[in-house]
Amino acid sequence: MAVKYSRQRQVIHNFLMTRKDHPTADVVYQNVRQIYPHISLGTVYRNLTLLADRGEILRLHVGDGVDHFDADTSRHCHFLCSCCGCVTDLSIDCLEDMLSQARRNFDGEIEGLDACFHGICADCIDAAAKQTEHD
Amino acid sequence: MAVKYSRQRQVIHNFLMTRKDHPTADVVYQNVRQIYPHISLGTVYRNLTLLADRGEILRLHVGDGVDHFDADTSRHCHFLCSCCGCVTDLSIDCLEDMLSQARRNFDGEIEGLDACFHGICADCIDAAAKQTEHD
DNA sequence: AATAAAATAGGAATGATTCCTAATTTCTTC
DNA sequence: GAAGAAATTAGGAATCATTCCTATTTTATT
Repeated sequence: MAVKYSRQRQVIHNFLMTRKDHPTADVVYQNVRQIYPHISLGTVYRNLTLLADRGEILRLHVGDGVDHFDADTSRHCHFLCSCCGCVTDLSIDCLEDMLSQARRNFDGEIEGLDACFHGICADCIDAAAKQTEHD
Repeated sequence: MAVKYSRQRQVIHNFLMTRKDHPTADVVYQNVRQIYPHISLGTVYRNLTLLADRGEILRLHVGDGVDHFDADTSRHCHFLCSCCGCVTDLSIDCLEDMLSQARRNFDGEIEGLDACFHGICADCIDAAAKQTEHD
């Protein structure tokens, strides 16, 4: 099935490129709707899936039950805050080492790695410290 | 809320310990039902969640849209076959290095890492080779 | 044995995502 | 630049994993 241009897909991709917080499909929908009021949630999902299948964006599974999307397709890790739920980038030098080590240890073909750290983000730690001050 | 013993929870945990393939809640349910016919799917979910919250098992998010469960709580990685959907263990030496590197690079508290490789498992590669032979 | 707290079965509810269809848009060809 | 084929859309229905609800049953304590 050949891919044809669509204005909606363009707007979705453009929006995603402006964001570094790895929004969910629904967040993309709510934002794109400001520019393109008649767009439907189904269209957002279909295009995010299409872009991800073509490798133009990443679909992230960070373990919070909702898929997140990332316009940066370079190999990198993510971090999920178990307190506020934010998702951020996290760069690691030894990612390629990890892949080559996995390839040595594993009897099959390894294409990639989804790595998501979890813990508490700096903002939530600060907020907790401020809260304690007031007790 | 204090935890009280339940036969159902025991059976669920025991079953999970016999398996190395990281079954889903539904697979646990189908199997435990053979031993314990009146158990409900809700009970299976509730107990898997309770055991995971208490750190007695792991809830894995491998990115196939369904949660998997693992009785082995030691730090290790997983592999998801994009062909057959199987989930297997994959051991990596540099996992702890990766965590300490992440801690150095990141301004927050890192508790852990969910790392899931993806690609094609050995069985699927063999099956594809056999298929090609017959063409 | 009596009581309180926790757990269960079974089914309803939720919520993210995909699927469906008639109408519209894109793209190619004359 | 009109006609036709193929892809896309809006909008809503359907799906499916998971959680929630409630009356009843188990567990554990005194």
